[in-house]
Amino acid sequence: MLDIKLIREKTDFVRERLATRNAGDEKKIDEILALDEQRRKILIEVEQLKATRNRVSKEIGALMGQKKTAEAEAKKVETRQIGDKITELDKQVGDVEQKLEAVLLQIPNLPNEKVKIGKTSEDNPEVRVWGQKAEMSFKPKTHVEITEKLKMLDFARATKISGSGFILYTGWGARLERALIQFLLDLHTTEHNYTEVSPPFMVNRDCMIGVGQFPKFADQYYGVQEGNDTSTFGKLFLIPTAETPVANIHRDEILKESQLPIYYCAYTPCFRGEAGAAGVGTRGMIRVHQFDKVELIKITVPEKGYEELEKLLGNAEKVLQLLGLHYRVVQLCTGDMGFASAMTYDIEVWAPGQNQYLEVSSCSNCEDFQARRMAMRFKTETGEKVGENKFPHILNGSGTALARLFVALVETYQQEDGSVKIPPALQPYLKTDRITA
RNA sequence: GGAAGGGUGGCUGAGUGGUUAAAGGCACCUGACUCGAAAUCAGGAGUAGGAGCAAUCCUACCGUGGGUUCAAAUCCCACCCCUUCCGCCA
Repeated sequence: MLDIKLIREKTDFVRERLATRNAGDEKKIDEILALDEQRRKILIEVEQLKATRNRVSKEIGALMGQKKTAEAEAKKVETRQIGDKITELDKQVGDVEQKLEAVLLQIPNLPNEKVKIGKTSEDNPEVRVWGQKAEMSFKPKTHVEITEKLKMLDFARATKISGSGFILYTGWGARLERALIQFLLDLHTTEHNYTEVSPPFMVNRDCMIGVGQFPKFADQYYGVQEGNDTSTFGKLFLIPTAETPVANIHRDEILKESQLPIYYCAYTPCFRGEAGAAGVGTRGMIRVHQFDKVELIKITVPEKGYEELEKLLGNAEKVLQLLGLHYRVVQLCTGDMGFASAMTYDIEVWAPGQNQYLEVSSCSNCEDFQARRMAMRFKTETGEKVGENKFPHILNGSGTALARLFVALVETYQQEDGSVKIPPALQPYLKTDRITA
């Protein structure tokens, strides 16, 4: 959520920044300003009336104490109509506030001024490249071919169980998935100083709103229902990412500045409707309705937000470096960034069988956009204004998504004989150096 | 699902219609005392919104939403959550 005061005071700046997203949101600013003005106008009137009523009520109380009943009754009559007016104006304020909030929740975050202005992923600048495409003396197979031969995945039966877009890991496939999760969590907790959490996989509406998934993208997620009780539908949602529960851990709290920065990492499955998305329904595990991911979340003072983003990105890159997987880092241009983000880096890993890069991580600084939505603040203990409540920066990054990492790993380390070598960093977890039929 | 009890500030805990933003205690901040600290004493300190250049003032907030009243933490209704016991259950 954008700061209404910022919209009020730096209207042109906000309009200009929103326009860089190329989504037309800047057109809603006039409506916001109009509602805001209307709200304040009514507020002034109703608050004056309330002040009067409070004053008179106290006078009545005093008169009653002195047994001056007649005078008290006269004042009662006088204030009775004020009450009716207050009720009416209160309702008006409520209506206007509701409208204002509804529009504000639909407005995306302002891209940071350092982010390149562009329209699509074509415009994303490449930040760096690590390693190189694996050289193979044979034509690389896709992960579908490799894993079916090694009985690591069973696509047909996954479909039987849940339909297309779901994965059934079997044997070494299941063990590899588990090994990767363990490897990632160990890396981030022991080497990168994150606190591991294991959150609920279903969250309420407030969490979805807090991180920016609701209300605008409500059609993208799975809602659940308790048994046959249809009235419970829409109270809980399957998490699309661990970011949803974990970023909301301190929702509605005022943290101490000395508690920051907070680093959390979490493994969870992620559930996505992927309604209308290309690639769902095709074989393989590039785009699916459920995948595993280890997520990194940081809460930090605003001054450190971008420094922490670079470190977070480095933590995610470390995963691919340790696994010896070639990747590149791109920064998303203004037109390609997610709703809540002010700056995003994507990490794309090379998958030889696909002959393309796959996005395995997206690292974003949402600045105070999410903190504002979830009323997460911290009290300053240093600086010019001690004791002031400020919104922290909230960052998130995949460290990393598992399904595509699995694809890249299997396709990169495939051997001509159909087996898959396991990189040294993962061997202690999988307890083998090679998967064979 | 059934029964009982309960949700008040950072924590604890009073308050059952009228100077109550809300006693007391703990924790916290500032000052005094001290070489320093502890103890003691004095004072301060909630969150959000609005008006104002500012000092400051006003409004709302005692789980949430309604209602009664001139006036609600306090009375009434609905809902949510927590605790304990019973039932069911991984």
